[in-house]
Amino acid sequence: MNETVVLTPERILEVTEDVLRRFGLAKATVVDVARALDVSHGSVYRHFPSKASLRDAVAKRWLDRANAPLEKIAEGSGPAPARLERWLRTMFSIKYKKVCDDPEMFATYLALAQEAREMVKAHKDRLVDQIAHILSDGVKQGAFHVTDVKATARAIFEASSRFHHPAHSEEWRDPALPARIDALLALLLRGLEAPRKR
Amino acid sequence: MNETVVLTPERILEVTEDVLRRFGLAKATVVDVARALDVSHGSVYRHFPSKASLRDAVAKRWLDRANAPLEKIAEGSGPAPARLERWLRTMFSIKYKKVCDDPEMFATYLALAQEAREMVKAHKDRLVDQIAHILSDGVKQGAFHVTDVKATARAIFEASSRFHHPAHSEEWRDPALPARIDALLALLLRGLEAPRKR
DNA sequence: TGACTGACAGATATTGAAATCTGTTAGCGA
DNA sequence: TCGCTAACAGATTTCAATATCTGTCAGTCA
Repeated sequence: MNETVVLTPERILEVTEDVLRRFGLAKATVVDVARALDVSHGSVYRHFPSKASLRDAVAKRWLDRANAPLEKIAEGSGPAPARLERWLRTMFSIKYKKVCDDPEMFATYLALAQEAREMVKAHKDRLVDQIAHILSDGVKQGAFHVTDVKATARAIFEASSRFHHPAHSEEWRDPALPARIDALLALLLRGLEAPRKR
Repeated sequence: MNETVVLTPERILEVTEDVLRRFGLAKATVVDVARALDVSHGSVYRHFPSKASLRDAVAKRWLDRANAPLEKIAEGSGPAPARLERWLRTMFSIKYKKVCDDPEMFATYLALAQEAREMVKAHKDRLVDQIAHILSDGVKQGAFHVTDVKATARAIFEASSRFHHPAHSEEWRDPALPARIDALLALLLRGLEAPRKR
C-alpha cells in the first residue's frame, strides 16, 4: 500500500538532519530538505510551521538521543556522590565527542544555545531535574547535606557550564582539561557532602 | 614646546577607545583612528604592529581599569571566606554594569574572548592568581581546607563562568539571577570550608 | 636622524541588481 | 475530503563590480 511512502514529521526530521550535516547550518534551506524528500517545499510547511521550528525539532531529537545515557545514570541506584560524578563526566564526554564527530550538528546546537531558544531552556531544565534527582537520593542516603535541592542542582549544572556549554567548546582541546574537570568535581562534591552550617 | 602634541601609544589608545565606542567594533577602522588623531594611518602602525594588537591593547586597558577594585579586595585583609564572596560578587557586578553601560566596549571584549586571544588568557590568569591569594590566606586562617590552591582557584573561576564570561551575558537579565548566584556561592564556599577527606 | 607622510598591493567590505528562499494560498487529483 | 503542488509576494542571500581598508615602505621634512 505504501508504494509512495507517506510524508511524516519523523521522516522529515531524519532527512533534515542529513541535509544539515551535508550542507551545514548556514547553507541548508527548506527547499533543500524538500528536494531530498522529493516533495514541494510547501509540503514541509504542512508539518512544521516555520524553518525555525523544524530546526528546533531536529536539534531536540539530536540532543535527546545524545543525552539518553544520562537519564539512565540519573535513574540508577548506588551511592549518589559516585553517581553524580559519573553523570557529570558522562555529560562532558558526550559533548566533547559530539563536537569532534558531528561538528555540523554541534554548530546547529551552538547557534540555538546562543539564541537561548525555548527548546534549549526546556532541555536544560530536564538535565537539572536529573541532577536534582541524584541530589535528593544523596540526601536520603545521608551522603549529601543540601537544603534547597532544586537550586543546588541548578548551581551544579551552571558551575560546570565551562565543560558542557557549547560556547566554551573551543577550550576543550586544552591538554589540562582532565585536571581542570577533576578540580571542579572535587570542589563541588566536597560542597555537597559537607555538613551544613546554616 | 608641545604645540603639536606628540603621538604616544597612550594617546592612540585613548582615541581608539573613543572611536570604538562611537563606531562600534565592526565599523571602527585604523583610518578612523588616524583621522581622529589627525595623522596618517601609517603613523599608528609605527606604535602598534597591527590592528589586532591595537584592539587588544585597548581591551587590556579597559579590563585592567574595570577590574582594579578586585585587586584591592584580593590584597585586603579579614576573613577569607567573606573576602572571596565579596571578590566574586564584585566581579559579577562589574561585568553586569559594563554590559549595560558600555555595550560597545563589552562587545569588543566578547569578540576577544570568543577568539581566546593570548591577552584574555593572561587576564584570566591574573584573576585566578587573585583568587589563589585569597584561598591561601584562608588556608593560613584555618578557614579553608584546600590541597592544591592553584587548581582550586581556577576551578572557582571556571565554576562561576556563567556569571562573568561575556558569552553568557544574554542570560544576566534573568530576574532569578541573584538567587542563582547565591546558590552557587553557597555551594562553592561550603566546598572550600569543608574539612578534606582525602 | 627619526617621526611622519603618502602612495601602493593585496585583502576585505560595501553595494545594488539578480537570484533564491520563506511562508501563504488557491486549486488539483486521488 | 485530504495531502499535495505550484505560483506568488516579500524577505533574504548571492554575486560581481567598486570602494575602502590593512599593512608596507621609500622618501620628506624638521
